[in-house]
Amino acid sequence: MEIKKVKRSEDYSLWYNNLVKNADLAEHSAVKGCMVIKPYGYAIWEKMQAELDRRFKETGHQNAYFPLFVPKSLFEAEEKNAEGFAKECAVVTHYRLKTNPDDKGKLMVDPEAKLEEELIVRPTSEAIIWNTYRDWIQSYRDLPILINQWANVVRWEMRTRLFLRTAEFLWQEGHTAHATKEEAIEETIQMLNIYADFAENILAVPVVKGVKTENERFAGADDTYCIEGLMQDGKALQMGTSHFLGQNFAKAFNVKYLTKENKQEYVWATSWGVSTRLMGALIMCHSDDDGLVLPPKLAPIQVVIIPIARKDDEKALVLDKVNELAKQLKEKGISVKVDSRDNLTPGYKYAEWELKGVPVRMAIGPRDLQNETIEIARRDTKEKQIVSLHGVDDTVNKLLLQIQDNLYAQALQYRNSHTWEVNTWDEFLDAIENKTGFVSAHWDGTGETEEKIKELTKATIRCIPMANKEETGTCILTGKPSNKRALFAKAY
RNA sequence: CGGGGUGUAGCGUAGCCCGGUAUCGCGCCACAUUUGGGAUGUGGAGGUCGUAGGUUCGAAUCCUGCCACCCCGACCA
Repeated sequence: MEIKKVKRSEDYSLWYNNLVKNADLAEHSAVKGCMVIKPYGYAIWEKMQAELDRRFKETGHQNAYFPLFVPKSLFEAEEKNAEGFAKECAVVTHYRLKTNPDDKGKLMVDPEAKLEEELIVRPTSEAIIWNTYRDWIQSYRDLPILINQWANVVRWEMRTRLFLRTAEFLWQEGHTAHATKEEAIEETIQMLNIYADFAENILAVPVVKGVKTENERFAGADDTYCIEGLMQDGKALQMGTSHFLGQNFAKAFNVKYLTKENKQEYVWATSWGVSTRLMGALIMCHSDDDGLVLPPKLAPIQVVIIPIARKDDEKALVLDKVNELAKQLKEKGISVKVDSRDNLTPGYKYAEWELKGVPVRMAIGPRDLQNETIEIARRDTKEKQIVSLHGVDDTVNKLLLQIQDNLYAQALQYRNSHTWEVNTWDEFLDAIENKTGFVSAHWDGTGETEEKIKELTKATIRCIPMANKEETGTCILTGKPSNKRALFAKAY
């Protein structure tokens, strides 16, 4: 594999695209804006799914599946939601093709087969799900409903990028129904916390939890909470959202329940989701000029072992040892790959596994057999050490944990050193334009000011961090009073 | 969707201006020698030149439509 190496410092987007392709994560398909997720990339997504799914189930959620298509009349029921997504919907209008009489061998849409009602390919599933929930909910005893679905959705984006923004993407969407506002808000926050925990402990990406401004809020929500990560190039990435939907969908779809007091009340709702965009976060947070760097908890292959030998008799001995070692590691629950391809040199293999982000590489040759040692290299720091073969499984286990922690620590360190608290417009401009990263600043709370700042600097309010305390200040742009700082950044 | 650019073997490319059936490197296959940081030699396979039309005796090359991708905007998870 001859790789045209582009450094992050030279062209970050090109570096990103090359990495996605070269590390075998995904590629463009014949369909505009849609990607093929390749087995190695999909394996990482599956690990993410497993971690999230476990957390969802631990908090009482169940998986279900709702249709890909939403009849237009249902889609438009919740006005704000419909309006928000209208511009990026794929629409099915016909259900049949036929042979083109003017051009045999070609197909055409059969004009006779026009659907009476258009079907919208879901950009999100609130509509179809709330239409269904109406039939599922009669009494307070039917609540809460705690459902998640793993699905694909389509948003007809003008400009796409592998994993970060594709016309079709994979995600999970949770949709819950509750008897009270308090319970729904509690659910919204709970899921936000689950996302944050997942991001930090599994992806090793530190995130800021916060609330979106009205401008950035999910269409149809009363409040949108989010986790925001900071990428290596100083741009922010929204990594997950959790919405408190109030009674908007319940009212739009007439979903009521009978209280203990025998009163009809509208149901309270939440929805929350993360997508394959997290793959982009993973890449842009940890990887380097040599390729992907995977946190051990998500690496499909945690350890690769490379046997080194010249002669046939040496090969046999080394391979025996390698297989024994692999077995030993697997017993500890470590996923191991033995790279015994004999047409490639060790150097080539090192480079290839580095490109693919395998956290730990072990090399063993005749010299090690004699000394009862093995070479261990870690992907994150590139450090190599020769260690004893005795107890090497424990050594590796510890190393994997260390790498996981180190990746988080590095990312946190980067974020902390790229988060700027500013109090004047000039400081703000300097931070956004030159220093890059998160900028914490006072803002007068109006959509107009937010919009103006976006026009002037391309920076948006990523969120109002939940950790921010009330403090008196003045808006960096208008000078009007403000009681809380917002977090600004240029974003993906 | 607007502006700019690109599309030639799995990948990266030359050829296009000035029309004559495609160049080179990597990879791939076979054999041999190799293997502790991207091996070497010899032989070989692989191409509807993005796609559909047009001009021409003849098109990768000229013209038109379409498709996809990249960069910059607007939109967005």
